Amino acid sequence: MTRYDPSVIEPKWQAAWDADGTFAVERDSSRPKYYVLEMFPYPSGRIHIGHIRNYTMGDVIARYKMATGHNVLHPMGWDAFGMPAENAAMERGGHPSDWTYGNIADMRAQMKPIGLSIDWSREFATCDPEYYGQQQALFLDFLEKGLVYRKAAIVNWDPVDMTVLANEQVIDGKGWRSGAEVERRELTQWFFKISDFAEDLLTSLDALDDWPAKVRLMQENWIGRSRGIEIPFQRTDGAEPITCYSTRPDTLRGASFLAISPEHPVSRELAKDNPELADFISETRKMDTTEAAMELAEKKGIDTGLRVRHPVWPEQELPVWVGNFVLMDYGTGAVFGCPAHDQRDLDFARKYDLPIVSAFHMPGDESEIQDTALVPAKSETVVYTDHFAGLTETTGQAGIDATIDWIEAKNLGAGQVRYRLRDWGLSRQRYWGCPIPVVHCSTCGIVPEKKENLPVRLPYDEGGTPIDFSVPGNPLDRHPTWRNVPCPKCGQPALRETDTMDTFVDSSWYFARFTAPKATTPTSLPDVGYWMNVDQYIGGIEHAILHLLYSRFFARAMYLTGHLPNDSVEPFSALFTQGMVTHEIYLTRDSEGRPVYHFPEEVTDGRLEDGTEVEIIPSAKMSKSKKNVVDPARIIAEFGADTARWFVLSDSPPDRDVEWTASGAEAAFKHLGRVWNLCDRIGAMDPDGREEHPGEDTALLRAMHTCIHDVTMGIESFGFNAAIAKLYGFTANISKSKAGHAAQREAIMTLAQLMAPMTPHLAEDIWAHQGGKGLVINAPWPTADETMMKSDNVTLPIQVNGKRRSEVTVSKEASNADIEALVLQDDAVQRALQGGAPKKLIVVPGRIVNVVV
RNA sequence: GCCCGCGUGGUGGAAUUGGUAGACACAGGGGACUUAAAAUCCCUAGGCAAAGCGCCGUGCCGGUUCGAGUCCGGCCGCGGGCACCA
Repeated sequence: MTRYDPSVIEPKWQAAWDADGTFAVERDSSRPKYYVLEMFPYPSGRIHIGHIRNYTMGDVIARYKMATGHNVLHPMGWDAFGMPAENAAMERGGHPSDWTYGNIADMRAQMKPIGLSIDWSREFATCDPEYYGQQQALFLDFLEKGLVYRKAAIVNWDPVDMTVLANEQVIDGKGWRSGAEVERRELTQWFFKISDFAEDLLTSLDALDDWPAKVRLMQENWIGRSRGIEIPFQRTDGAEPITCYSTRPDTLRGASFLAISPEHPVSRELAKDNPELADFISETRKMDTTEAAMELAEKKGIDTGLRVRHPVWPEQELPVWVGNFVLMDYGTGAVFGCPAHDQRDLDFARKYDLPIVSAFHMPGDESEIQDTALVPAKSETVVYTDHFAGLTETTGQAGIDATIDWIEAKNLGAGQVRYRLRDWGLSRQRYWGCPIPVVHCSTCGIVPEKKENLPVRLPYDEGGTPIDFSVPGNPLDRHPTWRNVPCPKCGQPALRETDTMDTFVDSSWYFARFTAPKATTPTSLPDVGYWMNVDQYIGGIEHAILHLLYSRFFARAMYLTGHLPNDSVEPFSALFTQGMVTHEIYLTRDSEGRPVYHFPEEVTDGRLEDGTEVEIIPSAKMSKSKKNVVDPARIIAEFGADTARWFVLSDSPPDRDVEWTASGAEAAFKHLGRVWNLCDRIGAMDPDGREEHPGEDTALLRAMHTCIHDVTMGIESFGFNAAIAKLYGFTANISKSKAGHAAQREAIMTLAQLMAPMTPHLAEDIWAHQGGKGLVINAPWPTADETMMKSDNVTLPIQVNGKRRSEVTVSKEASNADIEALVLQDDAVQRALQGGAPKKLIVVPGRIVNVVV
């Protein structure tokens, strides 16, 4: 008898898969393809247990699909550009490139022992010039097709460090390093025209059946299609009218003021000779650029003194205010305020003493608006206060549509479909990103770099001395030679664009690049045509909107520029969003009461080594700063990869968070040891044993076919935790079975096959030990024989008035009448009936019986 | 603030998608083996009550239904996203 020792078997089988070339795939039209992809990692330096969970899920799918006869592509790469590398260079010196590639090497080394079914020959990092050069080629093609343009946009500006800040770098309105109050500043920046695709991106969501409904809903709301009205308000001074956009034109009767954005042209014009207004506008510029901050900020405004006429009742004059809550990016940058039917407008009206006019009221309730605006649900019927559009009583959307029709007929305005979705600003004023391949020439203007000059490489040094990242700002701006280049068109001295691309660009097409990572064009059509779409994409819910929407846009743009065949327009056919791995947080307090965090391995039974008791904070997302992290390398060294894999798949459903507990990992290890011992015991059985055990054999094989069925369903539906629970049960069945050697051997080999996607090394070892042919990974997936699964009798629970009182066992062929007769004889039922007849008797065949008394 | 989720024993969770709530596992309790411990194996286990009957129970309040963890309405709490974090 040997002992389960993963440190021996895991390297052995990894070498066997390598020797077999199992995971290196090529196009093969004779087999159905399957492309499984997990969102690629950012190379932070360490593999996180969450990565293991994510990649193990993908690996289960990949290995299962291999077993079911698919040609499976399962690649891995690195989302390698981004701020942390630049921050590291700022703090510790060195170069972002060295930091990044060093991290990639470390992480790859940590990933290999997990035994993932990855085709490592396709690996790349987005910071490889071979990758970002192709991305630059894509950009130029997009530019030529008019899918990219420049416009002014607002950024967070740190006036001390003289640099643009990411939202994350703005803390309470101050720059994270300088502490200076952040300002909003306008810069000319590059944009992708994603808004042109709003309708298509919206309607195509319907076809994404294998995406979680919640993600589709989030995208739908993000795109935010609305039908409203664009309506001009005439100024009393006779100047150009101010046009408002509103999705609630049915409230027009209640309009009592106009609010325009501080960035609205009218605001800017008036500010020129209105110092008070100018002050107000510059004050609003100090606000954070995030929408959340804007929404939470106090709503403030200032009266411009301008007056406009109500479009329907021109004798009514409305004041024009500048409001800090009006977004220039959405609609026209001007809205009419209707305090009676909008809470924000009501708060604003009360604050500045503006009139409150009802446009409608609820039937039978004409009371004045008090503290809460009357905002009826779209399904509710309201009674209009004025019959201006011939409306009296109607419900939400119908009233809106009727109003739009009426306004259009009177030529007062135009119905408009608008989207909340804004164009995607891709410019970043940072070094560690993909350079935007254009040149600014004083004669020719914006000139695309020639494709033969791609990639436009990031400079590593400045004439021999390494680039200095300790100086704030973008090093590309001050680079002596990189920036000054001849114009590709006229050859005169010109300046290279120093903005780099948003890292979301890198991750918006990497899935296509994996299909031909060495191609000399962004994609190779035969490869991308064969492998795309990604059949199963797996990643965090935090990417539900931006990354997934940008990728969907890119697929469309790449199709238009000839880089994807038509059928690849949706990048991800199926999506699964997995949860996080969490851990308790342990802390003690220093003399001033500040928290001091401790790593889990420093804590035993709630105490530190010196006996100090620790405070325990409930499980939260693992983070370095809270020290609630578990190093996967340690787990693998102690228990092996199969245990780590088995554990992260156990217990919690994959789309929910899972808490890492040391005891859970040990339990997983113990179970795998039991399976190992079971295999050993069956191997030692006498194959020629003569005892008779047909009943035992049948029972074991029934359990086996049920398990095949349940595990297959579990894997197909991402119910890995449930599949594992069934495997526990089946293991117990084998262990307790008195069946003969042949049946037991069949059972354990099937168990190995069913476990292979989760614990591939142990499965291979059992397979080999029991004399299985070749590798278990190449063995076809077992199929459940439905006739073997069923027993002859079925036990039905009996409910009385919906509460379980008894049960009855009947033949599976029993008719409802037979069952009813049996049920009425049941003691518990008779007690409940007290001699009477039931009011109703419901028999759900194969399920349940309910007696209503 | 807006959009989207989630909430079940001491703990992680299961429940064939409206049909026996608590599968499976962890921690706990009891036992076997052992000189002893570790390892392993077996039994037990929602709460109250208790000689078998019974009552309560899926965050809270209400509704639909023969039947609700599951569907509907309203709350509370937690998490994700909010366009320059990846």
